[in-house]
Amino acid sequence: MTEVTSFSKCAGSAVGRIADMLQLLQDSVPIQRRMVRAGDSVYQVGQGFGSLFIVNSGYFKMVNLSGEGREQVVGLYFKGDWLGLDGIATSHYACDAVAMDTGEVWAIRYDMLIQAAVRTPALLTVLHEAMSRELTRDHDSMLSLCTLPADARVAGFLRYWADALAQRGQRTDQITLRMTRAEIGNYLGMTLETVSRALSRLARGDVIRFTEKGRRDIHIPQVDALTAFIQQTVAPVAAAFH
Amino acid sequence: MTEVTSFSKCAGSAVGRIADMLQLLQDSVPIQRRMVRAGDSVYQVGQGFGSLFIVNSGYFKMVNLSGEGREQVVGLYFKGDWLGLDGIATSHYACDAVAMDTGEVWAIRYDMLIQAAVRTPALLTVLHEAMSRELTRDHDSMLSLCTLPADARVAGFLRYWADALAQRGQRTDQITLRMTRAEIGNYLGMTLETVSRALSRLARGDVIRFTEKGRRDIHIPQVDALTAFIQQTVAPVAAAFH
DNA sequence: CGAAAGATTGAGATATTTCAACTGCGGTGG
DNA sequence: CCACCGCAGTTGAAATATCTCAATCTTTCG
Repeated sequence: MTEVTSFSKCAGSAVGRIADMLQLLQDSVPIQRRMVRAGDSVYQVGQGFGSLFIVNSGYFKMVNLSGEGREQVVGLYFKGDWLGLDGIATSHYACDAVAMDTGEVWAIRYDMLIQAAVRTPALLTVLHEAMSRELTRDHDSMLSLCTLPADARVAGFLRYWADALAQRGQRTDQITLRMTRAEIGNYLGMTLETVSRALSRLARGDVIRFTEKGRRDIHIPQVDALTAFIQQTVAPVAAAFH
Repeated sequence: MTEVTSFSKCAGSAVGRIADMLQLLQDSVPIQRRMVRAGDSVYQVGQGFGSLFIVNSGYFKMVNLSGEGREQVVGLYFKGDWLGLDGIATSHYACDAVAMDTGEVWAIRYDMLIQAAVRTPALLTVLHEAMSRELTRDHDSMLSLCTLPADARVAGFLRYWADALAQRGQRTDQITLRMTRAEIGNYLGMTLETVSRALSRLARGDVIRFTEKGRRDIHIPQVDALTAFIQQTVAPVAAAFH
């Protein structure tokens, strides 16, 4: 019953994992497809919880609102990611989920998913793995926020985006950010000016390059250079001696 | 099957929720109790995932380690909280879970939990709610980290701790922090000196008071004062006019 | 008691924010 | 068609919150 569909030869890869999951969902639970355009919200804070949403295409952000108007981008979501998990605990969504581009989400009623899981236990596996992965991702975000200087956080952000694309089988040397500097800054806990300066410094150091198309398209010669840059900013200078 | 045990009259409260959950687990899955002392780890990063752990007593922190040695406290856990959820996705724990005091955790094999859930669907509910609550909690942490100045973050931390105790039916006017200034600072993304100064300022403003017992015991006349303090630091001064 | 660890406080250093000016781009309408 | 406006982005310089370094004090514990 957890058998892999015949044509997905690469069940071990992330591409395969995501494809298999989408297939599994299609085969075993009722799905309502929904198109969204940039700026549309999939759900909003306070709204009664009923469904989970799986990203089929497009780019989404999750925004946490404080009572007094502070707002914070707390996550970015790509194909295969789940939205709405924050609503399970209280029966009300705790955030806004907003499309950053045209895309499609699959709405799945939570109660039907649980029902279906009795017959198809693999559904539980994919759900739990999605939640667990998001927890880990959040923890990594906190690690970056608290331990890295601004430039390194921006580098980490680019690496994260590139990795997300790579896991989905897309090219990673040329990425198009779907966010303004202000949104990136909010996500990374810094101002838009600091994001701009950090990107300029990364470009000056030839870790990234701006394409002629616009400042939102970024060429990344090698993703490893981003990783190296991050380590470099943290490493004690004495590390060279041994 | 989701029936409430007879003596827990307060199923709606958090106290009742936690007591009911612990009872449910005891009744429906094999549990291995394990005592821990301050500094013991419940599990460590990289270790093969097999069990989830429910805090029965004590105080725990979750620590995320980066490859290069940066480390970050990413969560605090009290009675009724679940540990190990980060291990589900990859079959390896992604963090260290460390006891900050003597306490007891209940180890539950994940595979047995899933098996038992077929007969006792309420198990799924409590598991999913625990994961969802932690996601929401993480998002709130990010909101604080990114949008609040240091003093307000410390105030938010104290409020969080007081709330956690209140939800568990303990007194909240007098709390004993189980963490050093360095640990608090790490958790809040600031240095230990900044934590110390923030606490001093809160005490000077009479939002909190230090007890004679030591600087780890903090008297909180009214938790609302902490909330007010936070709002105050964020509010635009012009908010008074209307 | 003495040593080690934890906590407080001050003063100077620094990363980031704030404020401000300027550029480029895309759309809209005269 | 081009002028104009608003939005996104870049860059500079001053302001500031927090960090770093250092001295001092307190508590804990063997």
